[in-house]
Order: sequence, then structure tokens, then C-alpha cells
Amino acid sequence: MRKRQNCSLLGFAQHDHKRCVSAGLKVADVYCQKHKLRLTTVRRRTLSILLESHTALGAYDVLARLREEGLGSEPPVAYRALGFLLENGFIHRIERLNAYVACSHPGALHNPAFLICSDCRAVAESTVATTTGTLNRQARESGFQIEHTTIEAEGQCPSCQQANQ
Amino acid sequence: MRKRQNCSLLGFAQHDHKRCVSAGLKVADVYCQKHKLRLTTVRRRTLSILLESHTALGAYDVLARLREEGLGSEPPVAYRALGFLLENGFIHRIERLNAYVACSHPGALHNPAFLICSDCRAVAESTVATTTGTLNRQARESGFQIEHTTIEAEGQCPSCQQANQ
DNA sequence: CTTGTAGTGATATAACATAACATTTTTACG
DNA sequence: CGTAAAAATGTTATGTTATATCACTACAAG
Repeated sequence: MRKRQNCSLLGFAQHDHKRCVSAGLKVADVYCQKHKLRLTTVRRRTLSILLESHTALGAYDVLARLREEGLGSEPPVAYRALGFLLENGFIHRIERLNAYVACSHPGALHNPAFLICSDCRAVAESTVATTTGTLNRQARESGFQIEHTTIEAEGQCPSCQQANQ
Repeated sequence: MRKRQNCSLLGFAQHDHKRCVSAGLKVADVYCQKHKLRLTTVRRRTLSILLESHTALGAYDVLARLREEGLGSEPPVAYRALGFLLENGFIHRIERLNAYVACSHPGALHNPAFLICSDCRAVAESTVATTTGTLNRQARESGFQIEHTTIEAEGQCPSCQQANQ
């Protein structure tokens, strides 16, 4: 089996996770330099906290870690950093969990779909999120202008299925 | 133009809304009787509050109305009623808004998709919510067991588009 | 009529999020 | 450089959404 598994193909498979973290940070560094954005200490650390976890983390989980490191202790600190990272596509928000995950396909702007484990909060991201023809047709017919689509499938990941048997 | 517009075809079109309310309540009455469920005063009124509004209402909005009518004044009252109605498919939860809407196609169990106006919170429901082949394939391949899928498209409804020009 | 279950009342608190304003850091530019 | 404008952060307070827990009531089934 190959060792250098590619994060962008990652589902719930085992993989070399340190690579995800370093690759994700690098992409962000480059992107920010290119676009004259400031990936400050708090923002960069917030991203790395999410990258280190393949599960969705709540804003207050992130905040707790930032606090431990003296990088700000009040909610707005975490929410601002999360906001910046969201805006620039480095992380995504999981609506069903009110939580946040690092993007698995950083760099490209995309409208992702997610598989979310209701037990362990692990999240797999699919870049290809197109809605059904039916919904788009209904929107067109009724004159509704779609701006953003949320697609989140909740269920059990392979390990939790095993654990629950 | 026909007067007796069918609620199940409703998008953002004008329609005879009183019919939605009475029809929705009737379906719930019959369903509960058939399944030996108790559509109590609080539950029935909660449903009618949502039926009366074509926009999504927060739990605390619902609670405020219940309170006015002396039907319970504390959060758990509203959340329990909403929970019952959700379980039995009479209403749906809009994740992006942390809010609730009456089902537009009551009776049939279904996995709906929504068009949500970010301005006025109006919601149109589509019964047909199938995810993309890609997401399902990824789930199958990785051994993820999908239990529920959320599909919510956010944007502007026709009236808000006009209003914002 | 009594007993178990479902439903409700009530209090408290958890979890998630933002408004508002003061202060510091960075950048741009004369 | 120096300084003004802009961006980011610090801090306090509060708003919003949701649930745990325990006491009490209604009601249907035996």
C-alpha cells in the first residue's frame, strides 16, 4: 500500500495526517501571500487546529485551544479567525453541527458536500456538490436566485459502524 | 386564474394560504389518530403557528406566541412540541437558519430540499431531494452509511429581488 | 382504581454567536 | 523616518439557540 496518500482523495481512510496539516498550511501561506491577505498568528493557528482534527470542532473547542496557548481567550477572537478562514475557503462550516472543519481541497474555490458521522463528528468532503436537477428547475421556474447550496449527509462512518455492532 | 391552488405545488407563488393551514392541521389530525399519537393542544397550536407562516420561525418565535396564549412560557415547551412535530414529519428544521417550517407536503415521509430566502426567510420545499451521484458513490466506496441528507439552497426569492433593486 | 407511560411545568444552565468600543499593529504614503 | 488610515486584536457585555433535570399531572390499559 502506498504511503503518500493524497489528502484530496481522502474519505474515511487511514492516511498520513501530518501531511494534511503541513500541506494545508502551506497552501494557505501561499494563497495569502499571493492575495495580500494577512495570515496572522491567531488565524494560522486556528487553521492548524482544524487541520489537525479530521472531526468538526465547535468554535468554543477552537477557542479553548487558543486560550491554552495565550492566543486570545474571548469568543470574538475565535469567531473572527474562523470568519477569515471561511471567507477565503480554507475551512467550511458544518451547519448540522454548528461546527467547523478544515477544507480537504484547499486552493480551489468550491461548493462542497459533506459526509458527517453523527457519532464521532468525522467529516469527509466531496468537492462536487451539485444539487438535483429538480431543485434547480424549481428555482428557475419560481424565479428564485440560488446563491449558495448546503449539502450535508449525516450517518455513520465505517469505524463507528463497527464500534456500534 | 384558479383559486384553489394546490399547496403541494407551491413555490413562492401567491396562493390561498388559509387552505394550507386547515389542510395541514387536518392531515396531522388524521395521521395522529391513525398512529395513536397525541396531537395535544400545545403541539397542535405549534403546528398551526408554523403553518400560518410561510417563513421559517425560530423556536423562540414560536415560544413567544405560545406564551401569549398561555400555552407554556419556557423553552422546553416549544422544543418538545417542535421535536414531536419533527419526528412525525409535520415540520422540518432549516439548519442554516436554526429555524423551523411547516411541511408543505404533509403525510408522506420524505427527505426534502429547500429554497431559502436569506432576506425574508421564506421557504419553499421540494419533495424530491436526491443527492448527487458523486456523493452517494463516495459514501458507498468509503463504507459510509448515509442516514439523512440535508439540502438547502440559500438565495433571494422573487419579491426580495425586486425589493432590492 | 392503580400503575406505568407520556406529557407538561419550571428552574437552571449549556452551547453557539455577535454588538460595541477601546487599543494595538500594520501599511501606505508624504 | 513619521504619521494618518486601515486592519487586526482585546475586552466587556449580551443576544440567541438548545438541553439537562427533577417535580408534577393526565391518561390509557389492565
